[in-house]
Amino acid sequence: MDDRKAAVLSALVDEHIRTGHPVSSRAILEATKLGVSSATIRNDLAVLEAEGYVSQPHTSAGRVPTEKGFRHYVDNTDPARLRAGTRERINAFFQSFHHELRSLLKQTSELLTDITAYPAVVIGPGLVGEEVHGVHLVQLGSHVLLMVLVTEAGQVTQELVRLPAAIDEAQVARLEDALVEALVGRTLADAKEALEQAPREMPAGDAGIVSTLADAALKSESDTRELYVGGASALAGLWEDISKVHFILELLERNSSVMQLVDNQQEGTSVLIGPEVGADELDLAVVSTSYGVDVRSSGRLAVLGPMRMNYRRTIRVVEEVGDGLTDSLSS
Amino acid sequence: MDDRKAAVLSALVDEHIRTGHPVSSRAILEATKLGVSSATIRNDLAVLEAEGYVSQPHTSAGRVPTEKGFRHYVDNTDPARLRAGTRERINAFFQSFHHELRSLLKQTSELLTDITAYPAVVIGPGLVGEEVHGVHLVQLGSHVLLMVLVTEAGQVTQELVRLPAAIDEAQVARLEDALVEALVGRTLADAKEALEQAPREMPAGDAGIVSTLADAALKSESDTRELYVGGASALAGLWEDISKVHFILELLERNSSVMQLVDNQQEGTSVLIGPEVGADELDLAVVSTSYGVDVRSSGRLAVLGPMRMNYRRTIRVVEEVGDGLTDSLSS
DNA sequence: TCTAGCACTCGTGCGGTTTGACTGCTAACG
DNA sequence: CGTTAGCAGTCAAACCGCACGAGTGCTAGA
Repeated sequence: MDDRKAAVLSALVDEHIRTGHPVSSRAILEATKLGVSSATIRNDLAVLEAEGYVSQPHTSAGRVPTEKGFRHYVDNTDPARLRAGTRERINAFFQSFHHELRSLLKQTSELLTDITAYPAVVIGPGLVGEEVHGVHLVQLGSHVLLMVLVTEAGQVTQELVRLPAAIDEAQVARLEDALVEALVGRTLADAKEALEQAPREMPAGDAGIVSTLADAALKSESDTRELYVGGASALAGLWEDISKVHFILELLERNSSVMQLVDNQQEGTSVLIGPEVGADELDLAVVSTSYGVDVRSSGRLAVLGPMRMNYRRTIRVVEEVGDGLTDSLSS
Repeated sequence: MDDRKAAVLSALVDEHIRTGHPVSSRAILEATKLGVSSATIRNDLAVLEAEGYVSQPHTSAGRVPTEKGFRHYVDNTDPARLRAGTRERINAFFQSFHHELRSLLKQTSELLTDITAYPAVVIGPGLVGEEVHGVHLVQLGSHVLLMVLVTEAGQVTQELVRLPAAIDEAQVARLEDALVEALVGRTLADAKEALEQAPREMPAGDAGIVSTLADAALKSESDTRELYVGGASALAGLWEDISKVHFILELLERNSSVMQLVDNQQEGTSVLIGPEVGADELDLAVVSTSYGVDVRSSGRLAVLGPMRMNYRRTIRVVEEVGDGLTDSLSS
């Protein structure tokens, strides 16, 4: 693609993002400093249209970028620089002390949505790869135990476990010792095996219970992959069409869909546009990036908006926040 | 108000709830078995209008209930009986075992929204009144402690606490003993005093830390008053006007507003209609009820919808679910 | 007190017209 | 050969006026 056409396309996308309307050749003329007339731009546009980068909603309208046009734009443009105040704000947020992972993630999603004005999603880091730091068993009733797991990084999960038979204090203590023995210092993934070995050396009555507890421990993994959604209300300002708003709200409520959308991306930042997000014809784009110290315990954060979202700024914000979160978790 | 007028009003509200449109005298004629003509009904309507129960959007339209009309309706009509399948579903939900308070409440909000087709909110029960069952301190770094509180009812909260000075294992053990001594068997409310006494009898270094921990313990109270919102997507189906949807979504995101709205109601079931919910002119109604064993640890659950929501059914569902949740928590 | 009938009101939907924002094309130009 | 000025053509959106009909209020009579 020759230089001028690239400039025309870029200006067209910028303009379309700004106004939301089809962009006329004259608008491009005024937005760029190309020393050519609108007729020349029209010729270029005709070519760009033939190549599939732009399209016309109807004969006497301006041009609108196609998905391919947006793609070219995001692949060939640099993320914006943030205003000092915005950077400041992100840093301040991560420098302040957070009392709990859960609320840190929730607040991060709110920060993202605040700064970008788009709805934001944060996926919890999970804890398969985390080393277990402590295990506690608390007896709540004759048949009910509470198991609390604390990981090296300070994440805490709890599981209620209902037992088939009554249990006494001594047995609880014994079980706790067995769990500590099997889990502490190991990752949850390794622990699974360790727990399968353990029962051999203990009274028959305990064996069944330990395996129940093991299952519960693994189940708790999935709990920390929770989803934190911020700024759903922003949706209503972004799409006029109420049925679109409805659809996307539903999407956000189904954890599984979002997981699939955001979680299956490669490490680092990715931008999905239109059809790429799965649901066809949905005027939706997703900017996401990964955070976390290493692959073992990392999650993703994402922002979603209409195809005409402000990519340059959004990408930068998402990356900046992702870095902040990573630092905050590894300190 | 005479019998026939009451019947006319009731039929009008039913019909309006069903269709969403202004209701004509003829529609009322057909919906009721009153042996009178539409002209008579028109006369009654004129009176009801003068008394402020109904109003006309414009001269040649039918009547629409006013807020006062709805009020009279909900105050004078019995909640619907639920279909056996629906009752079944609620019971089944609460009979199945739930692993964690948090997810129980989240799922309850989803159950409510599923059955009513309106967005639902559940406010966590708090734990001021709960007796503390166990306290655990876990050292995560030289300056960071994790405190885990377990209540009698099996609720678990955790708080990260950053200390001004480094701390060693022996000290952690000592502190844990002090906390166990001060808290176990007491309610959090009582514990506050106990913790203020405690420092006197311990090394100077520990005293400051204990008071830091005490603050953290009380802070965790507010965490369990968390909000669980289900079915926000249903909003988009209920109001045509996108700006209304926007407004209500924002309302749901601000915990404080909803708390204020729902939490300050008297014990038992309450219905707020239109202006009563605070934000004027907002075509909004809220049906809420309290759940929980006693005042000590009780929360509320609520459903919100347009003023023309199906009150009879919704009230019954909300109460039924509230009872289920109460049972589930007290077992 | 109720009812039948009729005149009146007013929102809604529909066809036709105008407007103006764009484009594509053509012919001329460097 | 790329660029440009000018002009004809197209089409959505806004506007207008009109007819329709749903629904009321009122009046006169049972």
